[in-house]
Amino acid sequence: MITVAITDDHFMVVEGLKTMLNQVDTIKIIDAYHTVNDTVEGLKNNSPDILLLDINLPDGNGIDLCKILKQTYKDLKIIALSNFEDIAFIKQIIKNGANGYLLKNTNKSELVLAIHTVQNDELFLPETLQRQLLNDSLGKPTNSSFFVPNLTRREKEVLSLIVKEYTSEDIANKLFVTVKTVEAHRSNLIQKLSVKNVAGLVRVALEKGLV
Amino acid sequence: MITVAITDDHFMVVEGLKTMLNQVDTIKIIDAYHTVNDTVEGLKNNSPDILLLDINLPDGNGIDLCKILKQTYKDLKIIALSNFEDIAFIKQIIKNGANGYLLKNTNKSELVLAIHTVQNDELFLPETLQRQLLNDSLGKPTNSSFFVPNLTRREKEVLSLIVKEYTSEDIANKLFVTVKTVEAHRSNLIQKLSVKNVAGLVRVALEKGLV
DNA sequence: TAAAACTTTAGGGAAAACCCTAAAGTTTTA
DNA sequence: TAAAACTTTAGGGTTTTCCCTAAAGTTTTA
Repeated sequence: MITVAITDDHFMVVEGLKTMLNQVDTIKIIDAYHTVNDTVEGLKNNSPDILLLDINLPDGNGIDLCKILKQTYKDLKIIALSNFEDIAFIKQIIKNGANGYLLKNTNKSELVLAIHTVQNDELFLPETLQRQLLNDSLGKPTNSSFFVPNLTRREKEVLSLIVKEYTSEDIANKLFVTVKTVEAHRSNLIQKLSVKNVAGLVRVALEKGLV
Repeated sequence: MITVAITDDHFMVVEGLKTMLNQVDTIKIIDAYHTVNDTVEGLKNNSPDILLLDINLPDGNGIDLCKILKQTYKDLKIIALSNFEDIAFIKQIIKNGANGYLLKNTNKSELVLAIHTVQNDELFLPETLQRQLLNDSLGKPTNSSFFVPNLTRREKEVLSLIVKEYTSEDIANKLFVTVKTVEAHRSNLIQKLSVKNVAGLVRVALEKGLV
């Protein structure tokens, strides 16, 4: 019997997961959490084999949480849940210790397969993503962006302010640095995220849940 | 017995809804669709009493679909499903004929209540949104934006290109108009959406699913 | 500890965005 | 059909973004 916990802020997604997994004899859902905090607290009392972890949470992001949880619970298997099909994004979360990655429009059989796979200490990725990762490692262009969310603390800070419609001057005042510094961060962000302008920065930031 | 169909591109959400509703004797789910097209085709063969309609669909948006469906199926009750708690957004979809509006993090009892309410030809809105609408009509500021998605066809077109990182010049070339025209649309968009710059435009466009 | 990555600053210039007022023709709606 | 809303264009100006090169100090990582 594999025990599973879920972290997702959407009631319906949790229900959907519960339904699919309750039909499987070998899997038992022992808890569900809705926030980063919930999860951290909940895991102090429960020890699921596997955690299905949503990336976008109201009080933080699953990527960082994944890293933290893995430090505390070495044996816990984590399967990331997300809407986004981005190879570099996946690389990041795998690097942070995740044992698998599932798109939210997955179906029951894939979900069950993913759980059994990671339980066997193997990495699980959906077919489409495997192909994309393969293409990527072969240097072939993929339909997903080349975005690597390796943003520095400061860059994330600036990005989140850009999304909030702050101008470079506003940001400079807020962070007590010069406008030139902010512009440097802006340029670096544009480079790193492979976009052309502020519109791209905002779009990517929101799409990838970086802010 | 109330018959219900669901339109949502996320498998899990559909599963979650099915689970919750299957536990209710008076409600029967007769079909589920994943796209605008699916829904239009599916409704030719099925006549549910109620359609639970996601706003953000891969091949279009539920707001326009709602209007179209209501023209063809006068008696069909539509409950909009969305993640966004925006009063003006809700006004728009109600104006387009929706009989109710549910946030995706709803629970079973509210979901069932919503279905029974609209079946009785009454409008259903969650408590929190009712309060916001009341405040709004009293002229009080609410925590949601004042955004009214009354964008013209052309403005939507321009906005979607802005989100795609097109500059005003790019857009002008694409639409065969002058840069000045595009800038006029830009200014109007900034006014209408109550934002300060392109970052705000992109953020709002993505948050409200306008593009 | 040494290398690598990050943060900060700068000058100068080109491009783009933004704001204002104004107006005429087109389409939609009441 | 008349009013309202939409689309188009313009001049002229300010602000902001974006790009380039360059460098020094700080922090993190191997």
